[in-house]
Amino acid sequence: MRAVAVCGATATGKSKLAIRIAETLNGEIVNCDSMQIYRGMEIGTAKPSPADRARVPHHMFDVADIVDGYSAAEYGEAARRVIDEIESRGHVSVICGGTGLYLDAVVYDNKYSVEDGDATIRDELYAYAAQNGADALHERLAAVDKASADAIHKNNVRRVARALEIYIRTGRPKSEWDAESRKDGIVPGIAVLGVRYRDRERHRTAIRKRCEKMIKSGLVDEARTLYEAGMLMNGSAASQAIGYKEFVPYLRGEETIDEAGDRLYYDTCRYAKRQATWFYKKDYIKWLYADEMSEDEMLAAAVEYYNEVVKTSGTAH
RNA sequence: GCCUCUGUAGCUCAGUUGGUAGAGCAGGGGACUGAAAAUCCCCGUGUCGUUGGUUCGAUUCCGAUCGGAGGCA
Repeated sequence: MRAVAVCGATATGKSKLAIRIAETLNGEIVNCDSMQIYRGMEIGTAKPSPADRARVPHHMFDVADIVDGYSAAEYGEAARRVIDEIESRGHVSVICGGTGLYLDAVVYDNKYSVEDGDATIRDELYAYAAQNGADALHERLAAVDKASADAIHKNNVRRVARALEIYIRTGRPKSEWDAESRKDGIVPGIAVLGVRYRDRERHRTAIRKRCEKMIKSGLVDEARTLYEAGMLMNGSAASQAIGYKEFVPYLRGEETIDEAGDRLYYDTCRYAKRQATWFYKKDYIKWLYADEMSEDEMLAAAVEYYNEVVKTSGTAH
């Protein structure tokens, strides 16, 4: 594989950097954001503008319908296919986005990702938990996969059910699959860069600006459209996305626009923290600091790192 | 000017029939392999407005005082 990835928390300037990297390396952008995958969520997910898309080719945006949903495994497969195509053109993939799980789906060779998810099994497991309690479901997992049961908190029904589903589907515990998927490290030839702020307050300021900009750009109208289509309370991707659900009380007339805007800001800050926690411990990331480096410096560092990775991985042409 | 209510965690508020206090939100930390912008776990000392009094002991009762809200003039 020949690719560079730009990850990190929201509002760190990933997208801007990724486009410049693509321009200098003859690259094409591959989205790695779980919400920009969907059609119909534009402003709230900060999708690249038509002007940005005109600068370099963009892939993996608008590939799914909100009501259909999407998964990390589907993403991993589709993204790898796109990356292969880009490579066959002699171009470099510039993967960009803040969804850590999706990045892992590309960067690692996840062994059981090829298994189809089974909605029937999953529904049965949720029903079981609803009837007998989360503890009972957790005990079922412990009986077949002690390692996973120990690693997953019993209240996290979603995870417990998924681990059980894997065992039921494949006859092998998730913990074994996991170990196998990661034992070789990340695939060679991919330079993963992370953008972050050293100063938390400056990151917050950037988040605040991002929120204000979205609202000015018509986020509330977009939220209203989704709300009126019933998309914000049906459990769909849109009802999970930050940037829409925050406006539901406002759209119902129960809150002022300022209160909704504040919650958008708070939710975004907390999301950024979760992303940070995920990415910071990854050992495959080379970090760039948005508050200590200029855009030109970050670009230069990124290109240098990419060249280094290509050389040492033996994937140069 | 008089009367009533109110002053407790960054915010909104509980509470202690007198033994120095707790929720939600905000905030902090963490987990994460097919919903991931999701899901889940852990973290609460704050002159209980100030000042006197009663009491072994007051944030809790009483007085005064300062701030806020409302009512009557």
